[in-house]
Amino acid sequence: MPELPEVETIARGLARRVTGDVIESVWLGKKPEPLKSSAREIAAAVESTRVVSVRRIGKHIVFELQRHTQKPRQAQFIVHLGMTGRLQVCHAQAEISKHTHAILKLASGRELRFIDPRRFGRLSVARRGDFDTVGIEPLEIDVDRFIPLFRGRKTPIKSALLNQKLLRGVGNIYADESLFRAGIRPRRRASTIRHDQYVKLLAAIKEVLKEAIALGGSSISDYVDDNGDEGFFQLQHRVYGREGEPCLFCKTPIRRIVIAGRSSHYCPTCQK
DNA sequence: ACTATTTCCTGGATGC
DNA sequence: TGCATCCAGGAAATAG
Repeated sequence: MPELPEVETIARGLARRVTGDVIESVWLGKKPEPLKSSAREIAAAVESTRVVSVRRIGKHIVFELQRHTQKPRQAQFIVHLGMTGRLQVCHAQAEISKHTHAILKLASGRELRFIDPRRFGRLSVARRGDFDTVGIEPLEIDVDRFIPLFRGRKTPIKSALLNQKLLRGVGNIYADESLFRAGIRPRRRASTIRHDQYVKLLAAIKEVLKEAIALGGSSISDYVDDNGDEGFFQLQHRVYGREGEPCLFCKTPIRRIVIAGRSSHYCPTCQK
């Protein structure tokens, strides 16, 4: 399930492989779900453009495109991988795998393909290159802006961390891992968390995200990067997916509860 | 203005 | 072996 570190890893890999290439044409599947913009709009925005760069914004992968007409025109192709989405760069002759919803033909003879069995992923374009999303990048925020995002909320801190309108990019795994490192239970109401605990929490979030990026993300179920390589951060998980296993610090069995329909893992001894 | 719950979607795991 | 059921979860939609 791609969260910030996985999306960052994928975006970097894609940048390395497709920057400078030209998108000649687009094929879009019949299933409409993965298209946030209309098929016509997507085709019009991306066909005959050069990929200038690829970057991550929250959990989105953003392709910066430039059209070379008399006047250079900016546009963006935006991909959200959802749960099971993948972007594959391969030769045009490579077999088309099941659940392929979009194919971008590149001038280099390769193709950029979007594959997503569960169809939770989304494709869209910003024709003026002005894609933006609410929420602040967790790796860029400072503590003075971080705390007011959460302080006034009665919702469990875990739910608040998953709210992309506040911080963008943190998902279920990294929320659990950050809360464990900060010693805060996922059900704690955001409004009851002390200032010093928020300082710890922000430090934990940044630490976890940076470590995960360095290891290429976490491979759970079917996550692989654009090269088909798995990440290694799952080996560093201290609570996520460890229900019943002993806490690495105090040996108390890790507990799993459901918050807002999401499984949440924590140590009942180390987290208050 | 918030918060909580439901919905979408399929493959893999589990149970009988 | 086969069939039904459950579960994973990001984000939008809906309800309160």
